Amino acid sequence: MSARILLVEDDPALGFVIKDNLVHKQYEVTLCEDGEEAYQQFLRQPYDLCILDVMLPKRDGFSLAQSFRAKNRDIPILFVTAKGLIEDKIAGFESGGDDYIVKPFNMEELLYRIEVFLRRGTTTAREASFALGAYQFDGQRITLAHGQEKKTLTQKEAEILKLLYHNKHRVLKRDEILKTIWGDDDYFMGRSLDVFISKLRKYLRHDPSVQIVNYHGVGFRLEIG
Amino acid sequence: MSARILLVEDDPALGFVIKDNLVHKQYEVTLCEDGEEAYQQFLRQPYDLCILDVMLPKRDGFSLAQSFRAKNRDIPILFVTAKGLIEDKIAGFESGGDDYIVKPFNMEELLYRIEVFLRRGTTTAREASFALGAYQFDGQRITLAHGQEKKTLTQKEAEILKLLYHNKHRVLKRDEILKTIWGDDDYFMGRSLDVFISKLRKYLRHDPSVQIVNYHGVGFRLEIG
DNA sequence: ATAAGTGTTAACGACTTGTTAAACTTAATT
DNA sequence: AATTAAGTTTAACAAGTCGTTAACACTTAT
Repeated sequence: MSARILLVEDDPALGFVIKDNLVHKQYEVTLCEDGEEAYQQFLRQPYDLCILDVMLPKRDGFSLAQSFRAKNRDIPILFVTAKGLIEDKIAGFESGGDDYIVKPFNMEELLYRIEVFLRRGTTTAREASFALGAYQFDGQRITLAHGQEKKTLTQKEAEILKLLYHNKHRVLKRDEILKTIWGDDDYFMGRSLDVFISKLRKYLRHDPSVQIVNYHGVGFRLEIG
Repeated sequence: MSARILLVEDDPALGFVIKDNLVHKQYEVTLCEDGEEAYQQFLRQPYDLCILDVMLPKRDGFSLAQSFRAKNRDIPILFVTAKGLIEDKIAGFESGGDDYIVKPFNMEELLYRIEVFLRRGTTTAREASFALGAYQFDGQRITLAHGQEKKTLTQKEAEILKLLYHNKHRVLKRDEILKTIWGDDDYFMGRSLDVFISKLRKYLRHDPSVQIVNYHGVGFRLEIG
């Protein structure tokens, strides 16, 4: 399956060239010329990779990236920047998965980076989906679907559900969950966790074969079937 | 400090992909393609985690794991297994700290498990699973199963049962048990212990070959067969 | 026979968890 | 800049669970 790429570049000539090259490589490319348009696009359908020019009309690349991250923490972002821009700033911004490339770059280099990115990417975002009884969890859209009904989860709800799913064969201790999702463990985080468990149970109510079971004084376990 | 991982996978393509992903996550990875080579590696330097394909040339994953365990009781082992292999066999083998993942798995799932594994660290006591006559105790789920019936134990019941099991070759003195489980020893804790012993006996009633025997004035011993 | 040790059950109370709603934070929109 | 909206944390109260204690019966040792 070919990867979907969201390309945001305000210089029409450059944008066209990049898109042309990517399409030639069998990628599905959506080209946007300003930040606003890009954000709307991003919401419309899931992408596997975003290529953002840093200098953009309406919304700059960083602000845009921040919004993307809020919706999908794992989306890989490749910044394109003019030589002048201090690399420090970019380096400071990149959060793990990101990378940047300095203009003028040659197309081969860009294509190489994309490949590296996506090889990693196919194994993360797109395939982070799984079936949960009658439900289908989509890790890219972070949605939980049951028949026609589709609920978009929040980032934290999704993280907790994923954690439970990936440890469905055992009891996850409360402090393990807290350390993993919150990074720390105190009374209120524990209560917060209970609130999220309550919410997830509500979402999963339609299929009784899926249960988040509490082990008193220990933690929780997701039981399917 | 980054964790050292010993990866044993005979399929070169899969091995490469896994290694690539792990390296990208800053882990130090050694990839071996057969059991013999893996064992040599294991002796050469200490590892924080082992990922073993179950089906391997020269030495299978279980045999290998056994050797690893002989050298290092606490090394966490993650088994990778084809879908066909009966999960029972693996579940039976896994001793507390271990885990398994079924092929084909997605990389995110693997990475999740590794993270949780390493975070848990070596400090957490290994919560073993073991057979008790006709019963099977599962330390990951805190359950005691007898045929189809499965009873979920409380934390304290499980702790006491584990303690008895691990000392089944000798009589555990009352004050040993109290010091270990309650951290202290007074009259009421002693009575509480008696209540728990009573409960455990009730749970173990279905197999007369399993007995918690009292040694008057001394303590208890779990006798099997 | 008497005292101490153990077996068992049930009730109480402390603590954990479930749930809803309000308060607070942060980002998006006007 | 101000308002709205979304998401998360805190608060409050209800419900549930488990360990301790008490009570009484029975066993063992002296």
